[in-house]
Amino acid sequence: MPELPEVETTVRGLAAVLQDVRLTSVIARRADLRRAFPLDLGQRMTGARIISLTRRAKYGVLGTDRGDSMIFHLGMSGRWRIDPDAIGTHDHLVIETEVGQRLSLFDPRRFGSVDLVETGAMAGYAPFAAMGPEPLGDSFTAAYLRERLAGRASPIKAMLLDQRIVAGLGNIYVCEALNMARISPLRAAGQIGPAKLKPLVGAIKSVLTDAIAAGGSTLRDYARPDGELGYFAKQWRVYGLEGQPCPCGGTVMRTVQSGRSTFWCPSCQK
DNA sequence: ATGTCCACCTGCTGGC
DNA sequence: TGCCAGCAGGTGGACA
Repeated sequence: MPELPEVETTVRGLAAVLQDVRLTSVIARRADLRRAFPLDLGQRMTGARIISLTRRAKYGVLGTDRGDSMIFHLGMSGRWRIDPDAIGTHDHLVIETEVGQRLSLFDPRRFGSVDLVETGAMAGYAPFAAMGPEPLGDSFTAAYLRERLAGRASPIKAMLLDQRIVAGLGNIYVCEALNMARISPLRAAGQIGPAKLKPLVGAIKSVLTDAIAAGGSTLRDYARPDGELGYFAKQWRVYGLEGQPCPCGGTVMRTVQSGRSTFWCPSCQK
């Protein structure tokens, strides 16, 4: 899934098809993903015109001319397919537009979600309520991080994955940013000084910006909304590269932290 | 409050 | 060839 850059590129891809376009049919093909689909999703979205497509953290938001917003999350394996050849088992939500295009939310593992909220009440949408700042926003700074991490004993890796601290980072880009900033993922978050936090914030912004520019990293079951595969040769420094050389010349190792793989280089990350 | 673990679900890969 | 354990981008609830 889609971490922030993949959701950003997905939303941009969807905008090319849905901006100012009216939906003629919205059908859920099962009752739920991670959560139940809203019972009135089809009724409220059918006939609506999409007037905005935006992203918050790893969520995509489709605003309609009826004052509703459909908010989707791609979980671990979700993606949108545009004009798929056929609708199959894992196409859980199917949308048809006034210009005759068809989109499907395809998600084999079904960790994704689709919710419907009134656009004016979006700040109260539970997943957004306690969420931290956007990592690419102006309010995400070294000073902010310093304040939020003060006194925290958890490893920096875990803190950066906590969406309440900063919203949108996932396992891949946290590993990449920590390597770029030469910080050990095991370090207690509260013990990292300003001299290290500044490059860390810079590395996070740089890693995300580069990934968005490249169109999102290609993963096994991720594709751009138009279905085109392999459009970006991944250029990871450490993620998934256990035993391979780190850019510093050291060797990348894999460690498990809170049940998830961390890829890092003990030679340069202190 | 903080920190850790686990469940949710399907598909793929590598080792035997 | 076949089976099975292990692993995968996330989130949130249940614990101590």
